[in-house]
Amino acid sequence: MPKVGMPAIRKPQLIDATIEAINAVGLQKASVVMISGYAGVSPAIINHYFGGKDGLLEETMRSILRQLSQAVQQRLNSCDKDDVIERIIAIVGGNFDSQQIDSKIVKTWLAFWSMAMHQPALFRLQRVNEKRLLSHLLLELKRILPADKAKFVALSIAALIDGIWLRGAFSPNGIDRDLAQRIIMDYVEKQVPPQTLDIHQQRQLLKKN
Amino acid sequence: MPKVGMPAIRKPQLIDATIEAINAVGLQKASVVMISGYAGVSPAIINHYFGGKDGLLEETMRSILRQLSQAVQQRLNSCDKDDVIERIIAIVGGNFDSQQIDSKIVKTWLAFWSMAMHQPALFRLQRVNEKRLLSHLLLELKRILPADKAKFVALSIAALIDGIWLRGAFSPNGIDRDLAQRIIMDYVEKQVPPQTLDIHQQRQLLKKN
Amino acid sequence: MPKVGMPAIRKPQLIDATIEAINAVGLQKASVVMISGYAGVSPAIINHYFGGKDGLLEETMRSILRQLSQAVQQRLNSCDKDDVIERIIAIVGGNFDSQQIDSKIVKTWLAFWSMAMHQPALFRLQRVNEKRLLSHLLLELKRILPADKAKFVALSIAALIDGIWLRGAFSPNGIDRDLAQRIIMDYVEKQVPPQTLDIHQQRQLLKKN
Amino acid sequence: MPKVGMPAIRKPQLIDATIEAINAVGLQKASVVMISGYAGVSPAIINHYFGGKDGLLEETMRSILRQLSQAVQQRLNSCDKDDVIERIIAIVGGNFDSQQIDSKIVKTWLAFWSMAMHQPALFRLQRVNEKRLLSHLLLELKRILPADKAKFVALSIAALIDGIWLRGAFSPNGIDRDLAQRIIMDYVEKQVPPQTLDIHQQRQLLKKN
DNA sequence: GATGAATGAGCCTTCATTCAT
DNA sequence: AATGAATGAAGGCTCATTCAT
Repeated sequence: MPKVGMPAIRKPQLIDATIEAINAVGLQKASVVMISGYAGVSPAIINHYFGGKDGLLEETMRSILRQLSQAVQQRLNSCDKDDVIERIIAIVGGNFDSQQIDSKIVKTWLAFWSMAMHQPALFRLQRVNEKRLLSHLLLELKRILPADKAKFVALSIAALIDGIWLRGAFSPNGIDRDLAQRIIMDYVEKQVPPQTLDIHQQRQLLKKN
Repeated sequence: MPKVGMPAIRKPQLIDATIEAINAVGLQKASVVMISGYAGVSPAIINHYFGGKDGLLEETMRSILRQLSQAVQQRLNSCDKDDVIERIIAIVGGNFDSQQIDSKIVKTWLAFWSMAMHQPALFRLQRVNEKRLLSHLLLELKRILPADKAKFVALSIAALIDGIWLRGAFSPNGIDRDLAQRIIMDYVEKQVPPQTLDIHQQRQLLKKN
Repeated sequence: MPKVGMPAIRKPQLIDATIEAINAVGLQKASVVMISGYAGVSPAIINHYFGGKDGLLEETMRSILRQLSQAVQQRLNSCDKDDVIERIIAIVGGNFDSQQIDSKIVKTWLAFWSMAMHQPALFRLQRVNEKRLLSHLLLELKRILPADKAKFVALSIAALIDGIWLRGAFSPNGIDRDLAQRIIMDYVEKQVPPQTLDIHQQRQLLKKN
Repeated sequence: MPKVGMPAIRKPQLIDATIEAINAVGLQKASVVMISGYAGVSPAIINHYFGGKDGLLEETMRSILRQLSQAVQQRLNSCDKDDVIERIIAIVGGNFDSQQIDSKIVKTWLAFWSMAMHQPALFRLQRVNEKRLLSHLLLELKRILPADKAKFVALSIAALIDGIWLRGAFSPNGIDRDLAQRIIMDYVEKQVPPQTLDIHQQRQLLKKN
């Protein structure tokens, strides 16, 4: 089986296996033997490609963060550059992307938050992630609100996103994306001056409530 | 010389030591040797009193949940039974009680969330906790809002509480209780009919913005 | 089996087992499982008492060095304080003590020399050991020879001791203590002024040749 | 394109890399990956050329022994066939050849002694080496001393060579070739009948003391 | 001839737990 | 009630070696 370009195949394969293992038994019990078992390869290969278990976990978190970032970016790219409300919806939607609210990923997130509290490398990743969400929101809100108010609203929306996400993690039905959008849009509607919303959006928002 | 009431001494002592250990190195590395070291006793005693490490961890979570519940209940008890807004402030305040936003407890919470995903006993505890917050809020909101709207707002407030709490966990400055109250009260103000607020509260809310 | 004072029993027991294992298969293949097997205990106990394999190896070397030092000291203690020749014989004798020329110890010495080249802690032990031999010899020789000559002779005797010891390590018959004494005493005789030797010693030395 | 004479290139290259690795981290930690890294080739090639790590180590020892033998032989070849003292100086000189007292080679020697105790193939090499030194010395000494005395002196000189060499290995200043020659020549001078030495040599020996 | 890829055996170490005292 | 002592199972990791290319 020795072929070139194996790293490009093995790395995602092992990251998927890591998420699978965390999903199955939790981070504490996700041993390298189990992870490599899910990937159908030898445990030694984890060291070969990631320098150890820690490296694999960090790469796994990076991978999830990358996907989150892409989910947001893709939605933003297909938005009107000047439609603030549409763009906020896009940001929220990206954070509740199908992949991100999948039970496997949710469990992995929680595991990483726990680890991040004690591993500077992971903590930094988490911080960057938080700041990115905030700056995305702020960028839009500043166009329709004064600076301090924009910051206040951005913080609130970010909190709503994380809070709904977190509570959904412990709900038997999982995370409810539509409810999330309704709650957040309702909040936005009440914070922005009415004229900001065009007729179409006003109707949409009314419908959601 | 068998001492009476030893359990009442040892149990809190070991629970504190557990939180201390999780604070210091994280749940993954908090071994029973380390925990018993913090408590200044022998590791064997953990089995004696809690039947094993899992038992200790569950009791530790129970202890934190109990304190959270008490923090809310105490504030509610010193409120006017009919002042809905004051009572919501009390509920929010309890969730941001000094103890609960202490870094040690925050780390422990995150650790438990991670574990709860894979341990039914802990998962149940977490569910009960979530439902209690929601029912506390709902109980009040139903008195000033129609049922479905009350539920919607209760969910939102709960999400804001958890979201602000969670984001604060990763902030270098820790969790900001005042900001939390401001954000949530601003939200409440915009959701409830104006006449619900008495003159005093209206002034307070205006000040906060 | 839990009794107090176990460390005093376990430590020598494990050190003996280490020497036994090195004797049997060499340092490279002397795993903690094998060593603990020789001692009839669990591998985990090595960490418990020595903090790891390295700690055990260092303690083992210390133990052998201590025994060498004692072998020399005991012989010196039963010597006339002023009989230089007798005291040199004692020093040489201690270095060729039955225990030190035992095949097991010889193999362990060689293993340690090899390790000492790359482990500062062991290197230091070896240095101290070398210097002690030299200073023992020097102390005596200075009483019958000028300082620079004394140093020259001390170095030579030390080299003869080590050289004979080393070559004996690779001899099928092992190390020959008597030959060592004969070679070294012959050397001493030719380096010290005749009048230093009393009649008795002169006869002895003649006999040896 | 099969290249001819590759073995002749690769083998010394890998042997040098082995010595380099032993010098850097010691035999225990000198893995085939590290060795092949020093040589700038793939680890698999070690198996190709030496049949495994053991084969490489044995060849490395053989190489060092060969160089030692050559260092002695070259010096002997440029000696007067009948000048016993000069030839002994040559033998000693060869054993303290620049290459042999280089730190890298010294570490490798010690590593091999340790291994030789448990690997018959290496033990045999070491024995041959010892015997060769002894027979070289004996061959010369028999021409000026009676057989038993010659053997006695040969053993002593061999011991001095090895002893000085060994002690130098642990000295921060390394092995002192001149001191070695002085000590050994002083010894020889006192063991051989005065008339053996010609005027020139007598002067040299006097100077050395 | 040479290599990138992969492996399985084995190593050191950690740890929750048990047990006699 | 409490502990010092000990353990077995498991964990992460290293490494010499193999193999298809």
